[in-house]
Amino acid sequence: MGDDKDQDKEKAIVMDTPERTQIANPLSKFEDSPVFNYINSLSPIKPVKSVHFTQPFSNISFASLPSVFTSPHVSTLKDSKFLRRHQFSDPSKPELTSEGSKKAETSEGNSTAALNTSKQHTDFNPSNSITETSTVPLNRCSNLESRKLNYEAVNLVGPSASSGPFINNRSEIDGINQLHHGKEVSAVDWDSLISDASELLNFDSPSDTVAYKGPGQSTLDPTSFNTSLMNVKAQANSDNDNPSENNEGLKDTVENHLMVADTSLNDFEVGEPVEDTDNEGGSNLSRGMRRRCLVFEMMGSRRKHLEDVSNGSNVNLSESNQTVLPINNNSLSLRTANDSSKCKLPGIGLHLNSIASNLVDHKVVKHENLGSSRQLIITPSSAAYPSMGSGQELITKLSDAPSFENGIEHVQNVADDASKALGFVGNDELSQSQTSPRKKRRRVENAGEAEACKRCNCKKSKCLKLYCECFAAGVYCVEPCACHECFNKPIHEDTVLATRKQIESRNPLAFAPKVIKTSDSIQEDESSNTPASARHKRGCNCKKSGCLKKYCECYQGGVGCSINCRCEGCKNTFGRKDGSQMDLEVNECEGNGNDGSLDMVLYNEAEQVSATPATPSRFGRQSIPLPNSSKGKPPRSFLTIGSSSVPRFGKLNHFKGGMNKQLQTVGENEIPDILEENNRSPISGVKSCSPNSKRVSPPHSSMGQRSSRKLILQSIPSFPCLTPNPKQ
DNA sequence: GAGTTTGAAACT
DNA sequence: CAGTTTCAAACTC
Repeated sequence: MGDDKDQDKEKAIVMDTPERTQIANPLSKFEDSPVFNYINSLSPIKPVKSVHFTQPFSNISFASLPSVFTSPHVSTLKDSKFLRRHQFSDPSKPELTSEGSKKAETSEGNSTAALNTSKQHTDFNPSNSITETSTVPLNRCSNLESRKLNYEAVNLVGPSASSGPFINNRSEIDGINQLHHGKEVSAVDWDSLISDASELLNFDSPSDTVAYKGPGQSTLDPTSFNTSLMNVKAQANSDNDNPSENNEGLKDTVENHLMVADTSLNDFEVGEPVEDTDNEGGSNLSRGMRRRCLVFEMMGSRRKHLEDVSNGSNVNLSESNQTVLPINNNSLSLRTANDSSKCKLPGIGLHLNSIASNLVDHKVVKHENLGSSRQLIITPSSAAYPSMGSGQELITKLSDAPSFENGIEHVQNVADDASKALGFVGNDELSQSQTSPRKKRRRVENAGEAEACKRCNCKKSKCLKLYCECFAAGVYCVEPCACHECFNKPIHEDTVLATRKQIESRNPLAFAPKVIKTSDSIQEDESSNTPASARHKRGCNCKKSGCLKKYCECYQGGVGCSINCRCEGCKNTFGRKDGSQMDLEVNECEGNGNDGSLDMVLYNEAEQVSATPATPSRFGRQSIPLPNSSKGKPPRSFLTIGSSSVPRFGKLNHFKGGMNKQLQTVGENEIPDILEENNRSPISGVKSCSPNSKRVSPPHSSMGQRSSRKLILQSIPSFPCLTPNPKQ
């Protein structure tokens, strides 16, 4: 028996963790011993000598990994690729050339992998945190905070550490890599495997990536991230050479990883050299966001991405879109992680918040001037809004400017514009100073976006009811608001939160985006400019407006009516309940359309359920002449759109080029946490996928086709992103 | 800007 | 769940 134990020990030593490598040396001493030989003979596993150790090991690890982590992993790998950029940025690493970048990736992975044990811990942590956030339905705040904390931590590490530890690790890794070219090869294979797997899953598809919904995202992200880490680990294992790395090293690497992701993300997002703002902005954002947005708004972050993406796509900002795209596709995992970390909270968010977060993503300006203390988030538009560039500057300047309102409006306008891709209004508006709330409002609306800055005129509700647009949007009232006895201010945060909670208890979806994007929205938009893709969550109940006025929430949101609507005499130009309307819209609207109905239902459910955070997007489209444009206030949806869009990034990316027309009308709010959870549900998955499905499936104009596509979606299981766009 | 209309939100 | 009231936005003049 004792022998057995010893043998086991020996085996354990051999098999084990990286730490074992250190032990390896001692083992080598015994290798020649008869006992050792005996043990070896007994054990299926062959003792590896220090030198060989790595590769065989790596092989093994690789073999095991794929099955489990493939899907996520793919994203990860890609993400890692994105990391390259970061690497390049590192001056310290001259070694990393373009080729080096690849190595760097692996190296990163290795470094991280090296600390498998520690990694696992770390790996799980992110996922856990995320999961928790996503899971926790009601505790948005807590979630946000937690996320923020995480994020901040990451940031902290990132910036400072990014260059430092990361590079160091890399250099080590690189060295290792060089030593083990064979490994690289294996790594490549691994990639291919992963890619294949991803393809199977549809993860990779460029377009697809995004389909992912918020909820899914949250989960996915973590998962993917984990996977990536795992992969890295695998590589690391192969590379075991670096036993030297310890847990700390892993952590660093992990952090670096995250950081890199962030950076890469930022870079991508920003299209332009964002400069410092990104980093600082990111952290600030989270903070600012928090304040500005009622705590509950966690959604913002994701939305931001989505919005950015959506906006970008819609806007014409192909680049911006691209920036986003990468995120979707590859960076998904990382990004999500980042996002979540950054600010992104799952938030469901307040529209404004979400928008701000999305847009800004990086710049949040606090305007304390405002009594409200609302922080304006200025998006660096850059990424998302090319045209915005000037706008941004203006905005920034504005922030300093005495009149906060103007600044806000501009910002909002900018955002709207960007999102809408409509004309760039910001500047003009800047010059304009609005006095009366209504005027302001109109202006804003005209600008295309009021969403960013909602203004209310409440007199009796104290801005603590859904009657109040600001409150409903999850935003604090600001000066421009003409409300009386307003409690929707940071000062009354407790009250606001309590009220919000109360309302949510009554209706968990109360703050969820009203307009949800249908699965197909994007494609439809692209193809036809239809608003159809998005739908109103609950549907309208119009009796006299014929759904042709903004009284109609559907119309206001730029979406067609759906079967959920109880409207009478619906003439919604975006799509009728009957579905008769525009073909485009028909898709979604088709109240009648069996298929359409299905979609709607599914969509609604998903949204409701998941509402938020992840929600992919609900893109609404502005494509059609939104009523908003004319009048102004674009439906909240716009804002929402941005935010919600996140999941869709992938799509957006795809769309970028062509999407200008389309604006995302997507859900305003992010979906509440609850929704997120729901998102996880197959349905949600479907939603997210829908975009993909579009791509996958051939375009269908006819109902039947739709139906088929929809069916497909349903059939698509839970993987949120995996499913191909139904619409296509 | 005042007044009306409208439909969502809230209440019963 | 349905009916009613309240509310504030949307709209009209």
